[in-house]
Amino acid sequence: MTKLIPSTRRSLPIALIRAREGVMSPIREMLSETGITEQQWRVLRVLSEYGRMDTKSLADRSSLLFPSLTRIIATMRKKGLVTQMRDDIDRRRQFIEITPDGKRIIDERTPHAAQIVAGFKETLGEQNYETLLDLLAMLDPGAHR
Amino acid sequence: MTKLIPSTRRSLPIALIRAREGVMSPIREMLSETGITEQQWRVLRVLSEYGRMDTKSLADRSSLLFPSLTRIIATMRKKGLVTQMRDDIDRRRQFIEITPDGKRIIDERTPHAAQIVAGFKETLGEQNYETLLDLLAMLDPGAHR
DNA sequence: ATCATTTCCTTAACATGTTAATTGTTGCTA
DNA sequence: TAGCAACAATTAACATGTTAAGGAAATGAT
Repeated sequence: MTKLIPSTRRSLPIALIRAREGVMSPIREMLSETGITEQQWRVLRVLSEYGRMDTKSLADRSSLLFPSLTRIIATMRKKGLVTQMRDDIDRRRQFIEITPDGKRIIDERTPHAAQIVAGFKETLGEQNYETLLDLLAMLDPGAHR
Repeated sequence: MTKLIPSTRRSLPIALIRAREGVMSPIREMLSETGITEQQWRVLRVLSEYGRMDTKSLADRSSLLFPSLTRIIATMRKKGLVTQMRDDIDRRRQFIEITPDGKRIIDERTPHAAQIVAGFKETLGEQNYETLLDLLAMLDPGAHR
């Protein structure tokens, strides 16, 4: 018997898009007050958590492609949220660092963000929430890094 | 005690992005042979499954925003994948229908797509796969429609 | 019938996603 | 050391995501 593609009502890619939309909607709403985008928020989060780092690590940890990151960094530099400096030894490389202004956005909005996340945890239940993260990790080819 | 935002390593939004990337990567690779995008594939899937429909239903079912859909439909019309016609009664509305050329793409690639999906089902296990879809649906505010 | 409102769709403007081509550096090696 | 492969980052080109504004047609109230 031929194996049919699942109905769009039960499609994994579409389910992932919709879940992401459901999760990001309140976060985007929160971020609109700060004037930064969801991707810029991710960059700030990573830099805040790990400190100064090279672009490659930043791209990996914030799940952004290089061309996107190039533009985002340029925007964020203009806004004074990050600084950029070349590596003196290997001048192809550069390092990105969060500024006090950038850190301030993270610090001010983290409580609200945490509250939103807590809401989803409550919606799903603690156990389901952890299960979901585990299952999602299984779909990420780079999860075991 | 202050509730801290989770590490970016255990962030739900980032996990959703990465899982989506993991799932879409082989699908995009498959689609590159057809010259259509992932979103255009979704539109064709929906039209193929449900037949001719108005733009609003199409947007809902393919999880696309109206401005995106407007552009995508224009592109797909130029490619001869869909046709567009106004509603004679309510002339604000229009209906979109898949063409034989569009249908051919779906028919030719569905076996490959099904194979990719089956791979993920196998990776997760049938039970986990269903659990994942259920959990993702819980994060979709429009899931109970 | 008229006007404000609502609905459907399109445009506009900006940011990001995606792939491919390009530039500038470093390293290797013949 | 000249030349080439490999690497880091950028740029280009096109498509989509997202929010806001605009235009055309239908609806409802007066």
